[in-house]
Amino acid sequence: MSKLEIDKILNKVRSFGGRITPTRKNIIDIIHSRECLISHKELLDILKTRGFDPNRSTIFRELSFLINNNIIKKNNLNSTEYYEIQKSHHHHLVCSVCNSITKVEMDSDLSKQEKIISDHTGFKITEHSLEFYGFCPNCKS
Amino acid sequence: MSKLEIDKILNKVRSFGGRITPTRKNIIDIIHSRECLISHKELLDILKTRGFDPNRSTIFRELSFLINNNIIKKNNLNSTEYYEIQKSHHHHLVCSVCNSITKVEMDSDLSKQEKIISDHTGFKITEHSLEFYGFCPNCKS
DNA sequence: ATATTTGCAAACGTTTTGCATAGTG
DNA sequence: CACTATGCAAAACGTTTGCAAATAT
Repeated sequence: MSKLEIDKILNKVRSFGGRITPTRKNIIDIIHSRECLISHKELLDILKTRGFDPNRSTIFRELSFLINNNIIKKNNLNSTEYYEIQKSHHHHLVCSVCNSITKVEMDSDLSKQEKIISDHTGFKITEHSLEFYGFCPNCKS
Repeated sequence: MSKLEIDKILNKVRSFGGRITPTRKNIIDIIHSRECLISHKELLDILKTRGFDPNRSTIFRELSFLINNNIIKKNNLNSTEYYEIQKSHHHHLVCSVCNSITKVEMDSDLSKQEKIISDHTGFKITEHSLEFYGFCPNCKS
């Protein structure tokens, strides 16, 4: 089923006139399989373990391409850019010690508070970003 | 009373062995009076209107100094670093059109959900960051 | 065959660093 | 006077760009 999802993404890429190159396929696969935030550096490292060593500019261009076509989105944490597949909305647990990032899917009932804020300020809210910082299980000691 | 708060900050600076220079005093005053996120560029512009034109490295060093001494904190939005006084906890409304940032103080009852997350994942949450994106009153059209 | 993707090298903007000088307490 | 803060220039870093060659459809 994971493969089906990737095929769907690849079709989306084709529909935008994009070609399916080995590098692109692997980048999409890596970000998709992570299902959470991944940095440029981590992405490059994983690509290397798969036998690819694309130029940095290629990766930046690829990430821009995927963002512009709403396949992934960007999120900056601790002054580092991270990327993740645009799929289920979720939030993040960011460890202040080891900087590990894990996703949390909580039944965030922020919509109610978003309505209050909108009514109060006239600001039309379309989305939100919520991160929790602290100590992950490994770093609690 | 605002002046009292600034004096308190200046004393804190002194207690860390810092000297009170005109540039430092003005930077603290500007960030304090904003009470919300300000970027390096905005900070420099305001300093200029006050007759100061410090070197960029001086500003970066000053901001690092204030962060390290827990007087301000850093927050990256839309790939730009912003800084704000460490005082009342609040969240931000970020306009996707004009990039304006305003603060919201909502009675965020996230503590309850933080407890659920902690119990569930073993991650000890110490703080959180919440930003709402959308269209500000001026850009809604 | 045509349009897209890639690598390369150079350019760019932001942030950091070393060092000598100026300023604060 | 002793120590911190500053300006300056250079370096380091992440990201973007132009162009020619390679690749996908």
